[in-house]
Amino acid sequence: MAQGMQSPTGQSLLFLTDEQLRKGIEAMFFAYRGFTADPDRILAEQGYGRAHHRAIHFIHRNPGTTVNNLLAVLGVTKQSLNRVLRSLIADGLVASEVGQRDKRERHLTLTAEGAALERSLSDAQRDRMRHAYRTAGPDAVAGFRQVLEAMMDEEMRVFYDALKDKTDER
Amino acid sequence: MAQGMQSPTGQSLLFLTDEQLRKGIEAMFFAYRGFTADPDRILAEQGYGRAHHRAIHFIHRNPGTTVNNLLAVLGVTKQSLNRVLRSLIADGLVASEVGQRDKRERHLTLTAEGAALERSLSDAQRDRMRHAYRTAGPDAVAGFRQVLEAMMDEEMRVFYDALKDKTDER
DNA sequence: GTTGGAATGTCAACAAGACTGACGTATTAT
DNA sequence: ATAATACGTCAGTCTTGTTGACATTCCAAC
Repeated sequence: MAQGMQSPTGQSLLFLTDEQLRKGIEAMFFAYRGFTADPDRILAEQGYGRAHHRAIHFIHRNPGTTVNNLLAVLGVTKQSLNRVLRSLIADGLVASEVGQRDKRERHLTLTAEGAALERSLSDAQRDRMRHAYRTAGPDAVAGFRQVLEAMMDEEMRVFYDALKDKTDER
Repeated sequence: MAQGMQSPTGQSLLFLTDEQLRKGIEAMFFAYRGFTADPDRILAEQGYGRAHHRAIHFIHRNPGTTVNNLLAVLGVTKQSLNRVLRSLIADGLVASEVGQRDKRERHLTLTAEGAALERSLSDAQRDRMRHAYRTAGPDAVAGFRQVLEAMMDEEMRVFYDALKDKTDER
C-alpha cells in the first residue's frame, strides 16, 4: 500500500499518489456521514439538529463552561450558538447560571433531562465507533487517531488536547 | 492503548472504554473541520458552498454521470441538488447534455473552468491529507482507512467501493 | 468616584442549504 | 394507450450559519 522510507534526516518520506489521497478524502466523506447518522435520527425525533448535539456534547464534557468557551470550541458565532442554547434552556435540558466571580458570564450545565439525551446520543455514536474499532482491529485504531490528529488545524488541536488531558488527569 | 485479544472463534475482541471511544468521536469532529476548512475558504471566495464542492467532486470523479446517480451518491433531494447544479451550469462550470441512448437523462461533465476549480479544491484538500499521512506514517494510513470504511453505512460503502474499483481497473 | 472601553451575552433580520409536497414535461417501458 | 421514469421547477418550511445593534457587567485610567 503506502510505501515508507527513512530520509537521511530521519523524517519519514511517503510516496503518495493522487489516487491514494483521493481515496482517503472520499473515505472521510462517506465515513462522516455514517458517523453522524445515528445521532441525527435521534435528534430529528426531538426536533433538534446537529448543532444541539455539539452543544450538549461539550457541555457534558466540560460542565460549568461559559458561552465564550463553548464558542471557541465549536467555532461558530455567539449568535448562532445562542439560538441553540436558548431552545435547550427553554426545554429544560441545559441550565444557565450567572457567574459568581464575573456576573457577565453564564455557566452552562446539563439538567437530568439533558444528561439523559446526551446519554442516548453518545450511546448511539459509541456503538458505531466501537463496531468500527472492533472490525478494524487495535493497530488500525492507533493509526486512525494519528491521522485524524494530524489533520486538525493547530488551533483546534489545542481544544482537542485540552479535552484529552482532562480525562488523563482523573 | 487499545488492547486486543483473540477469541476462540478467531474474532478479534477489543476492550474499549467509553473514554477511548469518546476520544475517537472528538477526533472525528475536529478532524472533519480541518478536512473541509481549506476548500471552504476557496469556495467562499467564489460565492459557493460545500454543496457545490460535493457536486463538482463527484462529477469530476464520474464524468457523464446522470442527475439521478449523483442524487444517490450525495444523499440529498433532487430539489436541493438542482439548486446547486443550476448555479454551476449557469456559471459555466458544469455541462449538462441530453443522453443519447435515453433522452430523459442529463449527463453531467465539468467544463474547463469547472475542472480548474475542481483542481484548486482538490489540491488544497490533498495537501492537507498528504500532510496528515506523512505525519502519521504508512502504518497509520492503512489503519485510518480501515476504521473509516468500517464506520460507513452499508449503502454508502457501495458507492465508495464503486469509486474505488473504478481506479483499480485502470 | 466617574467614565470609557472591553468583554459577555441577547435579540432581530437575513442567507445558504437542507427538506417535503405538488406539478409539468419529455421519454421510455409495458 | 397507459404507466413508470428522469428531470426540472415552484412554493413553503426548518436548521444553522452570518451581521448588526444593544444591554449588562467589569475593569482600569483619569
